[in-house]
Amino acid sequence: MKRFEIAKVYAMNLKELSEILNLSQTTVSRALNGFPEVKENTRIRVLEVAAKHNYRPSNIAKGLATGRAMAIGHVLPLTKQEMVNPIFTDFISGAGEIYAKAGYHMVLTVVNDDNEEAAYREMASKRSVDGVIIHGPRVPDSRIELLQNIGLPFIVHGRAQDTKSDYSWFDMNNRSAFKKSTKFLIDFGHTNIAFLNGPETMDFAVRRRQGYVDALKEAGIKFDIEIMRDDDMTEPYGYTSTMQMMNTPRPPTAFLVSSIISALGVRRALFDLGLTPGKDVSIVTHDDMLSFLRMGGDVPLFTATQSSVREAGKRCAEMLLTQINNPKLEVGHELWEAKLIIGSSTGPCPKL
Amino acid sequence: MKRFEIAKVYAMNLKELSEILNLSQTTVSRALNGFPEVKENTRIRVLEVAAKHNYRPSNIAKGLATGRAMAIGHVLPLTKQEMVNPIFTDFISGAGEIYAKAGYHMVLTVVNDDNEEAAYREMASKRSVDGVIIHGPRVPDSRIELLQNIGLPFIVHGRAQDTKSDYSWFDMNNRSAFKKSTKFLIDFGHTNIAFLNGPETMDFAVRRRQGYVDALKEAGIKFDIEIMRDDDMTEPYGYTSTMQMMNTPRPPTAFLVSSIISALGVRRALFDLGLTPGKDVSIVTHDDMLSFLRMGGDVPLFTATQSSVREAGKRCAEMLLTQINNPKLEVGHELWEAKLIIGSSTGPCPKL
DNA sequence: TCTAATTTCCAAAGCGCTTTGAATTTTGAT
DNA sequence: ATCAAAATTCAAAGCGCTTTGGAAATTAGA
Repeated sequence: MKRFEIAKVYAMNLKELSEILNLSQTTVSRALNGFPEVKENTRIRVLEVAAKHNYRPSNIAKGLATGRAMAIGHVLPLTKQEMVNPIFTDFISGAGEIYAKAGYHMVLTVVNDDNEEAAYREMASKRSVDGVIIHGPRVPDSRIELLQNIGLPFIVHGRAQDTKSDYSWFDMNNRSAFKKSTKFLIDFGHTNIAFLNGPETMDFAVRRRQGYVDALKEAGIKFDIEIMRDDDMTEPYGYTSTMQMMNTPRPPTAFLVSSIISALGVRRALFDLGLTPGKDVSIVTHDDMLSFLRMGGDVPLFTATQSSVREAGKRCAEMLLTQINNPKLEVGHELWEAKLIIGSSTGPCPKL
Repeated sequence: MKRFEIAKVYAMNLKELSEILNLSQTTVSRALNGFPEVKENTRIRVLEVAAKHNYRPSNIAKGLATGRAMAIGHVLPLTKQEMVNPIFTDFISGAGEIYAKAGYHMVLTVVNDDNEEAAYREMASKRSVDGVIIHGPRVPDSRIELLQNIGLPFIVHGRAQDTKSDYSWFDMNNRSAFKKSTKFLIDFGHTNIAFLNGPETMDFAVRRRQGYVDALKEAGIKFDIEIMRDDDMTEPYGYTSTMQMMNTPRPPTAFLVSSIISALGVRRALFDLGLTPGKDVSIVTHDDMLSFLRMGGDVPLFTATQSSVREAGKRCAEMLLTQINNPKLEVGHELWEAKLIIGSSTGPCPKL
């Protein structure tokens, strides 16, 4: 009973190849996979003929036989506005490089919040990936426990506070970065520092806020809810927030911003108000060093804490792969510090 | 001879499930897949027990048995600067939605130019995907012929001129969009219109240039190489190009820009020069409606030709899937027109 | 009540690989 | 030349599913 009829891509299989070679499938398979128990002559012959016929083993069959999918899953949650965080392109370009070298695929699932857990369950129970990378951890994040229960190897890009057990993660030190930035502004005499954070449902945003608050506290400045926001880090978010805050009796003299994209919005608003960043108002941002936004110049446009998300992608991929290939290994943790780079967007607080 | 020892994720399989149910694998499989030749009672029972044990068929085994990978491949070329085009996030968020509904995966391979062909060959010969989407076609693009030879279904997001045979594509009408924009500027009295194009190795950029040139020709304006650039569409590209061009004896009075990201750079440069966009200098850009850059406001920031790349992703995915499921179908073509939206970045050419 | 037509179910083959356990060939030392 | 050890090769089982070709059970028709 034939249900569908699909066009088949012709591709030689092992059996055919071994018939041509007049060898058993076993030997051919071993020759191809570099096992020692095959004579050097035959290996060469096999390799040649395989290349000549452009033979490549079916991934799927291989996966079934070995129990390894040779693929890593990424689940991409959409934000409320159906937005994918733009850092994602750079992250996967980094991770993808590592995967390619190791012979792994990357499989992507885009989900919106309500069915994210299902996506992980599916990846695991369908056995289509050997491990996953968790993006954008929240506080707390149920995905971690879920994957631990399922037993699927994973690494978190970021961390999730309030998680009971230990797990592998790679993170940038958000707290110290934002403390550093805030302190930098305070040292310049700013006391009225606006904070445009990312969505505080996200772990990274919570930590950034902690860093901000830490620095204020240490300087004896009490924080002001009125000049703190959190939302998806879009350009318009930076623009409108700035417009609103600047239009108050006591406007901030500095902005601490969670993303360079929003910082561009802040900058735009300041210009529209006739103000010069770095002179009238200071901006410090976090910079993920996105490839399409790398702000050049002798002096960078923004004073910023820098941390390459592309490198993060590479490192996460590496850590996950070693974990998969050495299951008895302990979980791994890695925390990178961001560098504070001084640009032209900051200056001393103007005297009132 | 055991070569590796990997932690296995426990997951129930068909055999176990059918033993629990006291039915044959055949029947269980059929019940699960909605085939008619199984009694309604038993189907319900199977479904219940399967759900209770959280059974889900192994994708890999299924793939091997059916010959379908239930996955679509995307090959992501990196640009020279190791940059991934940021429109990609929005594109896949659209495509991913369609795939998810149809039960497909998305598998991604990131490559740099030199080994891109190999990536396709591999996808095809390893049979890990049922079709692919070609991103960023060039002129001409060897990938098309390659995939035709291989026999792997594909659709091109964009088009490739000078390709001999017919193939499926989905494209935005770049030529007409940029002609429209240019004409719009000309109607405002601009004759000295700078053009910041994307890399002209890319098909879309060639078409955009054609549109630009078309409009100039029709208006009897001869084009000036000095104010035409093409490069990766980053923010700094917009900035530095503008700075250079404005610093000439006869600076342009308008800028036609290929991407809103670069347009932000143009805008920044104009501000740094003390010029107001829409008054002193006009800007028209193409807007892919990226989610993180959606420029709101009553009057949009930029006058722009708009075309949602997220919708493009959806449509491409749909077209490819129908093609895969109806192999005898003709190739499909779809060309969308971009809408010109008037924003605040354009105005009449100032009198000299 | 008995046979024919339908439904419902099943055993077994097969998808393209890897891997086990064994057979065969070659080598090296007597 | 002879035989054990080492080096090669092979046949067959198995990975978890789908699907074919039949068999068994149920229902319908007379």
